[in-house]
Parts: sequence; structure tokens; C-alpha cells
Amino acid sequence: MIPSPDDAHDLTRAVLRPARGYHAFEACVEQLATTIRLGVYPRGTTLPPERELATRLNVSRSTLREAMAALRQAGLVETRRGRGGGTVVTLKPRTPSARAASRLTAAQRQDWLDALEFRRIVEPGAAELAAGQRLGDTGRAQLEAAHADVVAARKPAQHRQADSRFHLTVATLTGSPRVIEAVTSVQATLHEMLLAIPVLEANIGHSDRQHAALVRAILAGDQERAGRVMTEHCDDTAALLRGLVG
Amino acid sequence: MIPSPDDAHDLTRAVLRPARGYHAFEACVEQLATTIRLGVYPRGTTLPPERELATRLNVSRSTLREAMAALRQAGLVETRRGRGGGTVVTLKPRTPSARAASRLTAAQRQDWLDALEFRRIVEPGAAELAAGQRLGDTGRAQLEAAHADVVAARKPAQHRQADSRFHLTVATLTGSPRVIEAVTSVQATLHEMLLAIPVLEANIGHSDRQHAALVRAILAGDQERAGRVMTEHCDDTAALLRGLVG
DNA sequence: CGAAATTGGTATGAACTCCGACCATTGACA
DNA sequence: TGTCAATGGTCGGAGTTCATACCAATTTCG
Repeated sequence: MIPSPDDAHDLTRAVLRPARGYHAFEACVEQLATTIRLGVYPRGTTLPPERELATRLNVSRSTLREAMAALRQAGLVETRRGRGGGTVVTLKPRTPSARAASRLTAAQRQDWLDALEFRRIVEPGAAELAAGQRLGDTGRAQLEAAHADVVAARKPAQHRQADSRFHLTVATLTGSPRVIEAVTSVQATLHEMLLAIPVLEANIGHSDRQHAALVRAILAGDQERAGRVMTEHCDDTAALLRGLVG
Repeated sequence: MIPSPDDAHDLTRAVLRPARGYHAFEACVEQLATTIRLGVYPRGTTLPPERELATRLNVSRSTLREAMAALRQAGLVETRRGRGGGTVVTLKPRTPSARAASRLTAAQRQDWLDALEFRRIVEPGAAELAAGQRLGDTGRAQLEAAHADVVAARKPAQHRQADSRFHLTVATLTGSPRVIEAVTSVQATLHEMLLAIPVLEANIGHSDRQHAALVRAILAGDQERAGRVMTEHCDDTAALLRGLVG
């Protein structure tokens, strides 16, 4: 039985997506800026050499350099020449402020809510997978270090970055490229949201307890519990944000 | 506490991904070919006009036309001019054959296994979300139609396409762009695998029973059961494929 | 029948991107 | 101290992609 074209129509509407959302240049700026803002490269660290970054991003060095120039002009990085030189991150982690929350397009809001739903699927899955992995010493150490950073963070801005890094670390432990990409994308959007919507101290404490429980579950290799804890964590954050986004 | 650059290194290795994997032209060919092979546009249906497709894929018409030319040359479509003309799908669904399975690169195998892991996260999540949706009559009808197509399909090739469409339909019902994209991507890879690795009739029967249970769970709004059934479904397929892929 | 609408086909120049080679600066190290 | 290596900076030509306008074929419908 061949479906009529009309049956297919809804599907295709949904399935066909932009083959290429933007120019290479913009894509680079976007990704690098996100990487920096998420704290993957914290303040003071040096980015990899241009040639390596270009290779990694699958982009010509010229294009990458244009992106770098944009970052430099935006004040995220500074560049020094010569051996031992390079591009260092100068961006101070932004402190959440509610100013931006007002000018929210409907599309933006929709995307944010979608990110929350997708997150609830992907991050628990990542946690479960990570718990199922047989982690080496380095893996366990990475996880504990990332968690320690979150606990140690005093200022909200630092806490936010450490939190991102923690979630990305969990994803990294799965060793699955697709999972990592999904979590990265979700965290980027989440980061945007949390910058626009300041979160209360009490919520941070709650969140930290969940992180701790998550670390225990993953280190213990308890997949089911890891997934459950992460699901709760996502649900709690989501409930909070949904309330504030509308 | 600022992490040392070395701490960050593993994370960045994982997080930085190609900003743009290929040229716009290739991306279009890739996506259109996949869409057609998955049966989103079954044999005999007419694709949307070039101008609309170009807009949808966010690509200039010239570029889209080059992609179309490639598809035409590859024998997937035929084109007629004039009002009421257009580009129609001529590709017969391919019958699975094991010929291709031999020349498998390590990277390819790795990607396939990764897709299976990612699928086990995303598709159950999609099923659960879909079950939680308050479906309208159209939604319910779509799901039942897609399922009926799977059951009615006689030849393996047709069954394969109907199966893809079924899973994509479930994803579509969630209404979440990110979920849809994730499932599409996963199904594309799965399709590749299943073309290279013929599956036995007995497995098809088993799979069909799971589909039926899934439809019941979603229509009943039973999220937990929908998720569980889909998880089993993915696990069973994965076990089979993992055995054959190595 | 004939005009209009819809669809694919063609052309051109500008902008973007890529690649490769080479230059300039600076710190590391023999 | 001088050489080397690593790094950012610059340049030019080739290939892609884009936007726009216009042409050609064919069906629909007044």
C-alpha cells in the first residue's frame, strides 16, 4: 500500500530541515563562543592553535581566522603572536540577569521549551549510559573533579559554567559522539535560558544534592538510579524554567 | 577553582565538532536521497517544486538544482517541465543484500554501533513523549495508517520503508523539532545498516508485534509502557545487528 | 482556442570559502 | 647567544554558493 502524497506531507514538513543553517564563518563564531561561554575553555586558558582548530572544525584557516577576529572584537579572547603565544580566553563569566528575558520572540520561547523536552530524554540517557560504562581511573577522576568544581564555585556565574562542564563531562564519559553532540547542543540552549533567568540560591543547593547523588550512582555503576536521578534533576530545572518562561 | 587547560582538553576534544561537514551541494544530495530512501517520499510521488525545496533546505535554487541533477543521474528521480510537472520519485525500494557488509571500515562500524546506542535513548524518549501528547483524530489516524502500512507490506524492501515511516511518524507526533531531527538521523543510519544486513522473516514478525503493542500504548496514553516497549524493540533490533556487524 | 499560471532551465556577477604558500614575531633550547 | 620551532598574519587564485532576473515548456481554465 502506497501512502498518498498527502499522508507523506506532514512527515516531510517535519523531516526536511535546513541543510546548512548559516555560513561557515557564523557557525564557527557561534560554536566557539558557546564553547567559551559554557566554560569548556575557562578564563585564562589558551585555545588550541588556529591550524588545529581549523582542522577540528573542518573549516579553512582563513575562515576560522575571521571567526577569531570576531571573538576578539567582541572581547571574548585576546591574541599574542610567536611561539608560546596563541589566543587566550578573557571573557569573564556573565552573571545571570533578567534583562534579556523581556524581549523574547515566540519562536525563541518555543525553542527553549523544546530544548527542555529534548533534554529530559537525552541527559538521563547519557547518565544511564555513563553508569554502564566501565570507567577507568581517569574517567572517575574527571567526573569527581567536575563535580568538585561545581560544589566549590562561589559566584553564580562560575557556578553556571561549572554546572555546564559537569553535564558535558557526564556526556563525555559515555564515549558516544552522538550523545555528546546532543548534550552539548542542549546545554548551549540551557545556558542561554539561565543567563536570561536568574535562579535562586535555594535551587542551587537542591541542584547540587542531585549532582552528588548522580555522581554516586554513576561511580557505583547503577544505571537505573543514574537515569532516575538525572530525570528528576531535569524535571526540577525544567519546572522552574517553564514557570519563568511562561 | 579554575581547571587547568589539561582538564579541559578531553572535554574540548569531544565537544568541538565540524561546524560544517560538507558542501551545501553534498548536504542536499545526502538529505534528499535519505528522505527518498527512507520512503518519506515513496515511489511515484512528486517532490515539492524546486523553489519550495530550496527555501526549505535554506539553500539557493542553483545549488538545489545541482543536487537534483545528481539525484536524476543516480536514477532516484525523473523530472518533467511545465505546469503540473515536477520531479517524481522513481527509485524502487532496494532489497536488502549482504554484499555491502564486507567492505566496512572501522570508522563505519563504530558509527553504526554509536547509532544503536543513541537510538536506544532517543526513540524510547520519543515514544514516551508521543504517548504523553493529547493526540487529535488526525494524529491517531496517522499513527494507525503508518502502522497499517507496515503490517500490509509484503516485500522486504517495502517493509523496510514502511518501518522507517512508522518510526518517523511516532517522532512527528511528539511535535518536538529536536526529537524529530534526532530520530531522522538515527533512522537514516539504521536504514543503511539494514540494507547491508538482511534480516530474517521471523524477526520481522517479532518486530511487528512490538509495533502493535507500541501503537496501543501510545493511543492509550500510557507513557511508561510506550517507553518500555520501544526500549525492548530497540534492544532486540540492536542485539541482532550487533551480532551481524561484529 | 488563447491567456495565465506553474514549473523546470539558463545565465551572470557578487560574495563567500578554500587551499596553499609564504612572512613576521616570539619564546624555547641547544 | 644564536638557531629553531611554534604560532599568528598576509596574500592570491580557484572553486562554491548565492541572489536575481529572465527563458522555455506545459497544463489549466476562462
